[in-house]
Amino acid sequence: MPYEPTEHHPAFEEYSEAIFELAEDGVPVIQARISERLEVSRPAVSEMVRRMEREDLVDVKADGEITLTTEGKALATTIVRRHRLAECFLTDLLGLNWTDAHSEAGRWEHVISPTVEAAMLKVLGEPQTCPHGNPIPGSGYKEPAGVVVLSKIDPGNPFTVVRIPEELEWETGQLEFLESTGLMPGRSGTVVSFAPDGTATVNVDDAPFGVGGPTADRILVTPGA
Amino acid sequence: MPYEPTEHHPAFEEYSEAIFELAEDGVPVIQARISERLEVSRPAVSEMVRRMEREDLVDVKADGEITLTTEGKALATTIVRRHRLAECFLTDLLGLNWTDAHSEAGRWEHVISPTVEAAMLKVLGEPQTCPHGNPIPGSGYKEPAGVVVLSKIDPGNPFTVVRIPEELEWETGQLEFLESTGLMPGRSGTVVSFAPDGTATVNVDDAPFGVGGPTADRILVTPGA
DNA sequence: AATTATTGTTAAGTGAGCTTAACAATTGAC
DNA sequence: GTCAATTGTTAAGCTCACTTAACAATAATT
Repeated sequence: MPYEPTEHHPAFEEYSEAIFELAEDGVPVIQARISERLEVSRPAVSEMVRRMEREDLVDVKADGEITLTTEGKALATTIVRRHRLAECFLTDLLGLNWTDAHSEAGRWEHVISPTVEAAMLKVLGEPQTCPHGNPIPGSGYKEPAGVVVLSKIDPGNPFTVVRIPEELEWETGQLEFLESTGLMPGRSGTVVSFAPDGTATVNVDDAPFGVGGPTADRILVTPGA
Repeated sequence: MPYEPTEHHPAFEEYSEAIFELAEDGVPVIQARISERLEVSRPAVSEMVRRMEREDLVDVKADGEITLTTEGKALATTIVRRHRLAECFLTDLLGLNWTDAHSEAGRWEHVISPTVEAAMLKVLGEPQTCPHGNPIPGSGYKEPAGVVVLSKIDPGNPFTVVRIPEELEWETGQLEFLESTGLMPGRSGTVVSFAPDGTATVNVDDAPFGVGGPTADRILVTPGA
């Protein structure tokens, strides 16, 4: 088969996606963060940002903050949408676990066409979030009221998981851990206690386990079961 | 997401696949044919063949004939299998037409993992051929007895389509044409006549239409309805 | 046999995206 | 206020896969 590249360079897709997700996670969008998330050198990012600026995909503010242009945002949301849609597809229809689905979707996002995207949406019944609770751009998802990070729940109180931010999906072993403990969107649990270093002890499915401080600071939940 | 390349360079995958399919179609496997099928220059093929030889994916005979080594064949059948499986998936489960499925699968073949492959196989009920009738390597497909090319059917006689070889999928507009006329695996028709230049007139679904000589020389059928 | 077509190769060069090394500018900690 | 860390950039260089131009060798045609 002839090699059919996507409309945009795959690298542009990857960088746009990273920029979008960093912003979504509340991380300051500067070159150093992109370098870390994509695991490429800072000079590589420097060059790519310059190229993306030239191609009108991003703007760079005086303080170094990087923002997506309208065109860049369009590209980013397309890739993010395909990624999250693929995750739904892979878990719900093909029965993959979170970890496999996540890494698989990282490749699928670059080969899914509008036609397939539409077909997937239909087959899946128009999902509004990925399996980890992150919104599918364009789905009309509205975040429920009262969302807070897990570490803000008072000991003894119940919570319901809303969302595992993209940033965490990134950490090796994190998705396996969360899936194995049942700390997944829609599931409920109780906060047992907090250690001085911020580590939380929570109870899900009658099984207590510890959740590291930084992780508890990122997982989004609503109070109540 | 970090860019995760497949085990082998995508180019090696593409070349191995091309070599496999040329052989499958009975086309002599020489550099010039690969160059045509992949639409790349002959020097590019020359270089890639040298590299693949160095990596023990192919052997080049004295007369220039290129054959896949055990390792090369393993890679090729993997890609071909994923391609054809993806085609099944895209047509049967996502409702794509032949043309879209074919071009889509040309990209999917490079991103499908063993896990997804297994899941697809299961969901699809272990198909043995792609929608165009080409065998899925490893599926245990056995070609039915008495297969001949369409042009060997005597005028007035019925036939049943078995297979549209990969070579034809390649020609622009061919898949659209075949799908629109219903000349698809499993469907039956009758040969009406042959023109002096080899063009066949066939009748499928009570609609007669012409099929070019070279095409009729490649479509595989069994005699009878 | 002479001409033409087909095929493979060499050489030189391109672009994308990456690397390391080195350096300047900024920011933060104490 | 100084020292250290963080950040961005420049420069040089790499690999992969491709291109065109030019040429030699083989195969087909007339």
